[in-house]
Amino acid sequence: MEEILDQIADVFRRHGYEGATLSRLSAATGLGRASLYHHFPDGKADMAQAVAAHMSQNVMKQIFSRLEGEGSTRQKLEGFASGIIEFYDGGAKNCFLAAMTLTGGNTVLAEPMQRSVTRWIEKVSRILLEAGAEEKVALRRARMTVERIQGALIVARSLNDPQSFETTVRELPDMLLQGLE
Amino acid sequence: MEEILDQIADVFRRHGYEGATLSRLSAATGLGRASLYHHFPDGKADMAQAVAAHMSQNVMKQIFSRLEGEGSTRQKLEGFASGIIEFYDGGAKNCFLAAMTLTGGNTVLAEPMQRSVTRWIEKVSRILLEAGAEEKVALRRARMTVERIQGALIVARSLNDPQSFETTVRELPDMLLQGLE
DNA sequence: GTCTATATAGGGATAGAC
DNA sequence: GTCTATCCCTATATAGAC
Repeated sequence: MEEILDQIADVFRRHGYEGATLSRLSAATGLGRASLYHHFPDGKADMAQAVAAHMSQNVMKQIFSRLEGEGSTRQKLEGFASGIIEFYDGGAKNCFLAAMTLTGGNTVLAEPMQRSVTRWIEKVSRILLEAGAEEKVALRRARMTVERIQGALIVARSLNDPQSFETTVRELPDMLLQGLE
Repeated sequence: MEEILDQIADVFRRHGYEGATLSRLSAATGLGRASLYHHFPDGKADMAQAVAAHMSQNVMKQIFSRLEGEGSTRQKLEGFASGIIEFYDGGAKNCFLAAMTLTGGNTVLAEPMQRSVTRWIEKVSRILLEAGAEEKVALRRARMTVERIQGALIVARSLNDPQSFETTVRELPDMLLQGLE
């Protein structure tokens, strides 16, 4: 089931909501169209929601977990950056929620999207507060972090240069810690 | 024809390439499906290309033009920010090319997209060079500008808060001129 | 230059056998 | 839990009248 969700997620990320046809989803999972309806009775909308929940868990495990535990703030942020690069496969994979924004899955996914962005900003700003940043600064830098990650994915795809995504993400710890250590 | 292209562009920006059905395009323009084929013999792919060229001109007129002529670098950059906010309707409208990236118009639009991003980076870095920035700094800040604009559009849409887009764009001149005046 | 009508393919979704 | 077969709808695209 984990594997099916990953395969479905890939299709959504590559083609957007409208472009994720049952044929493509069927091909990606190796399941017949009808079998997909066994797992997801409400069809595509169902799959999109399941994938959103699945991705949210993965982000927690692979990215946010790096901000907790031992180590200096800088070490945590560098782990955070590594987690992001892994998660987006070095810039080769799109953000699922960003892909949904631009293709009409909006209605069903509006809440998950909002909560996801809010959580990113909270997590990043919290660690900056702990490092001694003022609240305004922490919030501004956290928002900037999310913007740059999303933007860097688009730029990397436009330039057909995934490396530029990695470059941007590796810059984040320095930007976030400016004047704090 | 200008008007038709604007109407078509809106559909692509709202629904992405796959979501821009001929029915929607027909409704948006007031033209019958068949009439659209009169103007764009190759159908959707044709429209997407025409819109890309049209948008490129608009960006030139409404945004990049602000970086030329009289005034201090700061004044130019503030005009630039205003142009961006107008162009994206205060964060309410998506970027056409970003919408295409995530929905399969890729093949046809790969080159326009690449040229567009490259031009943004060139234009912004050039004005920083003129203001005395080192080349590395200018390029990094220019890339960051494009990333933040793209990212801010996604964040604004996710949070259902167009205002946050405007806030980010208004921050750009300060960020770009840091240490240069 | 716009329309009606239509051809053909593929979309999402369900029934029922195994 | 997966399949084949099928339904209905919408999509893209074209022909030809006006």
